[in-house]
Amino acid sequence: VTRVGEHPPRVFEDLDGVVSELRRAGGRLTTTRRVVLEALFAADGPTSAERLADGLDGRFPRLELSSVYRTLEVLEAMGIVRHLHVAHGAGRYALARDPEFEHLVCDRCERVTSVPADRLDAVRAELRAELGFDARFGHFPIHGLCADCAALSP
Amino acid sequence: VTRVGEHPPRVFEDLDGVVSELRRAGGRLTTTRRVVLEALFAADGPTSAERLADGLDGRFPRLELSSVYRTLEVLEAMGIVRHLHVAHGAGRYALARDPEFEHLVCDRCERVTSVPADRLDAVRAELRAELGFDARFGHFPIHGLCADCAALSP
DNA sequence: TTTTTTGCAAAACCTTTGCAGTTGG
DNA sequence: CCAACTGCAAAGGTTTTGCAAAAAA
Repeated sequence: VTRVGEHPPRVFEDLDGVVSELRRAGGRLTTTRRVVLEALFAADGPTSAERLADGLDGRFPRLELSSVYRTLEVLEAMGIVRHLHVAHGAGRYALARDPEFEHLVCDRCERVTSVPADRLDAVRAELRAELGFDARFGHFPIHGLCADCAALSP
Repeated sequence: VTRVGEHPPRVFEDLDGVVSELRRAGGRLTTTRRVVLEALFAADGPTSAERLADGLDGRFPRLELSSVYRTLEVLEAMGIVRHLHVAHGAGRYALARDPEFEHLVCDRCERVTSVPADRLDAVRAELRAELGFDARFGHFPIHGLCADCAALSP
């Protein structure tokens, strides 16, 4: 079981940085791994394994889904990738970046908004003060109505 | 697709209230439905369909899992039941109660803490002020470290 | 009786795993 | 070369669905 927070994310600016870390850990750079990483760098937000296997809708070569999952597992164990849950369906994978980003998921329009983690500091402080709870929004992000949908709806 | 917030929860004090609402909507009170409801009233927190089908570990008669899921679907559509996601595994079902409760999930000890919804009002206000986001914690609850685990760990 | 609901089996969906064969270093 | 990795097929866990039989009203 992968426990949240067990793999402190590191910072990798580009593919080269990731590749050297992969090699340092005794891993090999295969086609699957290279394409998964390129797709993650090219993606516009957290992305499902299936969409990665489809090469981000054809922009990259198609990959075997089970190999994508294995690649993501390896990269997640190295702190290069993380995944989060934006709805009932498949998990979404993203690079662990610096500054860290957290996500807000709109339950109405399904948009996923990224915000630098420190913009939620006051929210975390409030939870800590009110309930002693140390909230982590990285893995199960905050859901609700985005600013646009909140403006429209009660 | 069941969209969050689509089924505004109502208040049902006891089994009788639920049963009359069920009848009012043209539904029938079957053994499966009665036992699911009794188990939900007896449960100590959000409970998986499988645990309900096991009669809360034997305290109630065993039920057919698919019928439990169908029952929960019906009750959720009526606003009597809701479900939330406390981890990677199965969803957890609970009665929609008054006052409404929200949940805090500890990623370390896995404890699920209920709090009256208004204790998170300041948190919602902070999110609204900082990001214009109208957070709903009912379906994807807040995860992190509970007060006890936060005290132990960095 | 009539319509709803169940039980069972099967499928769907997402993810993991076993294993023989391929490949990177 | 040989340990690491992939492809494929199969299985695992959760939830949904089809359909004939059962039961509620």
